[in-house]
Amino acid sequence: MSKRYTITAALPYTNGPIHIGHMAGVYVPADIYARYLRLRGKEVLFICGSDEHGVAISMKAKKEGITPKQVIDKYHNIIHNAFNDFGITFDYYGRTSSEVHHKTAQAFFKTIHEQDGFETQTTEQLYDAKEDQFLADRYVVGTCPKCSHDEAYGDQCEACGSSLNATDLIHPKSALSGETPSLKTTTHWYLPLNRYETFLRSWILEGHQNDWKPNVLGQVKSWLDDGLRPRAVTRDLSWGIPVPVEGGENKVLYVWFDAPIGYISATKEWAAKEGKDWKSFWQDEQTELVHFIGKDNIVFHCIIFPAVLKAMGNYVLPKNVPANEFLNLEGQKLSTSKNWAVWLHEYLDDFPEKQDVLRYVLTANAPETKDNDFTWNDFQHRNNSELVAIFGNFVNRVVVLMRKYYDNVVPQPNALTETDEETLQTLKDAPEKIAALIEQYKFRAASQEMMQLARVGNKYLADEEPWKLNKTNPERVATIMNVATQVVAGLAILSEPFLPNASKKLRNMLLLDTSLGWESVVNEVLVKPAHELGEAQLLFEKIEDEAIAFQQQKLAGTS
RNA sequence: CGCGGGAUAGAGCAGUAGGUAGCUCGUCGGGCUCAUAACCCGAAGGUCGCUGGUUCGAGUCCAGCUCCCGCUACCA
Repeated sequence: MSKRYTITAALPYTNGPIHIGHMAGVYVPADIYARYLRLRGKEVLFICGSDEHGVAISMKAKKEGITPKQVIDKYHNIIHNAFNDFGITFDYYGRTSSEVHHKTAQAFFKTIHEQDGFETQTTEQLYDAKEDQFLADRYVVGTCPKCSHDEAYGDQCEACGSSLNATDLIHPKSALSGETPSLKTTTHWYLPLNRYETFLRSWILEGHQNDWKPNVLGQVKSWLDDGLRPRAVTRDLSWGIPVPVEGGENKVLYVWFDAPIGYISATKEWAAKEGKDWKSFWQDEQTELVHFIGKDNIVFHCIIFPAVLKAMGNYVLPKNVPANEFLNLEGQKLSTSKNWAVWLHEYLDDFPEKQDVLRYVLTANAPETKDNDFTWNDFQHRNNSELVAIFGNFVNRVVVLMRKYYDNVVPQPNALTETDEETLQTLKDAPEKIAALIEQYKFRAASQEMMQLARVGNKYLADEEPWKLNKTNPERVATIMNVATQVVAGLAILSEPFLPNASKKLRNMLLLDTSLGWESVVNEVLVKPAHELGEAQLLFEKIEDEAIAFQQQKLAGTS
């Protein structure tokens, strides 16, 4: 394994709160990975932050009659608090409006500029004189030249499906003001991605053909086969990071140029605070960089940002970019504008202390290979039939029997039967199995492997029936309960990445030594004879139909 | 139009180098009673998106097609 890990989770865009789709695709898997690595004693830096530039934010500000700064402050706080309350363990959560980030992004731009890493192009673009703004393709509406549909967008006609250039539209109108836009020339800096084709092809398609996910490789291949073209990295806008070179007046960096650099800026801010060296996390070959993103972000993290890092020269490239697909909600696409979503901050209000449940459901049903569907019924079932009935119940059975038979003092085991040996072996095999899956970013399977251990525990109890033997064979019962307690202790440790709150509760219940980590499950007797257990409590509770019906009605009311 | 991912029991997913389909949940039947009516065992349930082809044999390879999602639109 590597010396240290830099883990990034896609920067949330601060024009709205975070919903379960974001959590399932990016933040929950990234947090599982980070927690797992920490549990194994690795040096981990888990970075995220708010992405606060771009047209959408200035548009939203204009629409609501407030400043862009007010927009980003509002959502930055909502998002950041929700992540904290949910238990996502970022080491640092930055924001791209910070001074450090502005300077870092500008330094990137200048460095590449000075080594002639950009090209400039002057083009004519549609300009809205009333709003004093150049118009992105999507903000131009007009008549389609192919099918005469009169509400075609500047980039595509949704009636006939043809892709268009904004300048092709007949009778174009600005979606902002309704005015007829004029053509105006403007000059921009372009990152010549075509210069990086060979490098990207060999690095990704050859170097990572066996360890990157098919959806990521496929997307990258598609881009490369199509041929990369220079891509503008500046925009004519006022909200953003000023272009720091001559001719850059009234222009800002393209938000996708600066956003990924935000990972680095955040690292710098964290390092300054902690007295660490940020460079070791970005420029040391011994560092493994992993980007957690959603599928819409593949091109930025696999093509553009690596090209930027390559241009800078001394940065490490990502070891992997485990992009997930999307999560639907009750059969429909999540939509911020239609309010068709489960918002993280609202979930936390409606289901206090139930972070683990959502984490578990989103992991067990994660959209790892294709889009998946989240339904409230499934949420209830996963909680009631898996977390409560299998995991929580197994733990409860053991602690209740331990109290009843041994007054919470772990008994000395006697001779082990074959079944006992097998059960203990299953426990010792579990860390390696789960680890292998996590390291392949198969979190769904990993979480099920963890649950499997609880199933084995339940079966062990059912087969051995200590409640029957207690009167006739107390020596045997001592052994059974000792073994069962080891399994519970193993679960306390192995569940930590998936169910951190339950794991913590369990460790307290068992009064487990805090030094016990992932490897201890393999190498040590987790709970020694004569060890006294702490106070028992339930790990999970059932979710009643009313709570589910309430959520379903909440959604129905918005559609 | 083109490209990428996906399409396997009611639901969610596995199916490695081709050899008469597996797992979890749900359903039905049985067992147990320590446990949050939870747990354990068994059974039913699939023309593996469609149509052709290669092969002794294809979910697994090839061709064509259909549907869903996405693709330098600032929605992971």
